[in-house]
Amino acid sequence: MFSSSAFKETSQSSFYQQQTIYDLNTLLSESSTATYGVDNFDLSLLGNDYQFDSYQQLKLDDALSIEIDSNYQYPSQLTQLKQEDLNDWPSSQQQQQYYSQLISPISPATTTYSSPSPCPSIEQHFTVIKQEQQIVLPPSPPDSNGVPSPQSIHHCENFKVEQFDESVLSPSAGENFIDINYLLDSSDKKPQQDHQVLRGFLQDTTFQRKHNLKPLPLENLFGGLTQRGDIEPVISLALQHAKQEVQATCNALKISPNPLEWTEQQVQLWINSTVKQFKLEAIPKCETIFPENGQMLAMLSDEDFIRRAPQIGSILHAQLEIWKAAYVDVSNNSNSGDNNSTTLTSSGSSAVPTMNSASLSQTSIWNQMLNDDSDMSDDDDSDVGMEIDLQTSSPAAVSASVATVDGCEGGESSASSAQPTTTKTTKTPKKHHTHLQKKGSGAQSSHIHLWQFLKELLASPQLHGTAIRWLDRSKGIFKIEDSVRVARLWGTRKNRPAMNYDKLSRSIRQYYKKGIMKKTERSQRLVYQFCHPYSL
DNA sequence: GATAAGGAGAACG
DNA sequence: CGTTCTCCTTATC
Repeated sequence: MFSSSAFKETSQSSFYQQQTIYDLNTLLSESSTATYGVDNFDLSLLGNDYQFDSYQQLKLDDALSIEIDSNYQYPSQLTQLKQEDLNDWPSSQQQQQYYSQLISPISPATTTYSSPSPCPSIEQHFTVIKQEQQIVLPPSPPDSNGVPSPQSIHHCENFKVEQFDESVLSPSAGENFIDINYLLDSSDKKPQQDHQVLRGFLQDTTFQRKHNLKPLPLENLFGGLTQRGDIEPVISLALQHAKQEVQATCNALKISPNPLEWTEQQVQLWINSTVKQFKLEAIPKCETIFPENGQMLAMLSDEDFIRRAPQIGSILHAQLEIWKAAYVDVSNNSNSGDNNSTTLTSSGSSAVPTMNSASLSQTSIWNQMLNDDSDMSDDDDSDVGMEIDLQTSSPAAVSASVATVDGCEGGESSASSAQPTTTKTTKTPKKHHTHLQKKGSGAQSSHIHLWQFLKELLASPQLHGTAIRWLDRSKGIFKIEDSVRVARLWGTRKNRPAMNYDKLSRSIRQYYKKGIMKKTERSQRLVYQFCHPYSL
């Protein structure tokens, strides 16, 4: 169950832990003998128009007369609600402001979360981006002690009880606990027409059509949710969420859904958008911190992101991973001709592992954001001062962005890499816990020699052909066409913002003595030559 | 003015 | 300690 503090942080981060979805109709109508002895069970209603959260969404009269199948064991939390808890339940009008599509047997991965999740595998695997514009928060302050509890709904202030039937209170409990057994007994006696409103909620399956969902049996979620096949539907849904958000952002920014196709300017737009979306701390001089185009950006490791932007680098990287995964999934779906594979019961596509990786990254984001609560203030001005200089990249650089992966020597990679990110993602082991990362495992090490870096650029003529190119490959002669850009790339790689061509060329000249490079026969400006072994 | 060349010392890992 | 960064002067295009 979301505590109030969790709500608040959810708002700031604009996404929340994936909630497992199932059809509450199944819960209430199915004559199952299964017993779900789950504490922390989060009872929420799924509804298209009735979007509440947790217990709060149950109108009191409905909640207390809800048909409770005795085959289901409701959480102890629900059985221990006090009368004053109920007084804090929201009115139906306010309830409808709350957004909750999902039912969760788990708590969000907040720092305040202390209870063990009944389904750890869910907690590990399910995250999803939440579109923040859809969130309307209850006016509740954070939990004082930060520990989620049934009493956390105390903080949902200004809510009034519409109706309250004192008869449902336990006749034996001195503290006015709700006696769930009493409810169970009485529910058996109550005719169904007493619950028409609730039944209307539950029988409303428009949300299923809206989200193209199919009911997922509870059995898949409790007690056995440890296998890949069990979680694929939810991952698929998460991927669908991600793709929807990606598409929305693409439309807003007018950028390609494929990060590999972004120009330098579009990278800046995307970073700016992501910073604002997640209310992150803006990156000063972002264009110098991330001067790459989309393809180069995609090649940066998590470590690279963190080094360049210690506060938000990991978040940006993980978000980029999600974009890549979403694009790969779209590609896969279009290739396979299956454009309708996002139902809950559909089998996972080949993108599932990739998305899972991205989801796990998102989990680390979540944890990081919650841990870095000092950076997650309520201050909406956090993005003030974010300035994007779109003039730092040359037009030639824009035209140089080609969506291929090219990290190998020679660089004349064909356009056969239809899904470059797939290769990339599988090549680089994804690190799920950013705080535990070791250095040196990134795809691009900053411990690189200049001559190696230059050869790296030379190996990507599609990418950097306008900045540096071979004049005579066999002799190792190359020319720097855009000294500013090459220097900027070098400075970025070495985390030397003050790097310029003057310094870079000085370093190149040091190679003369070392026999790594030599002066060309006819001295030409910006033309250098590798010595033999180094040009290979 | 931009670049090349190179000396010298500092910084860094 | 090796490599690179940084600053500098002088020369060349």
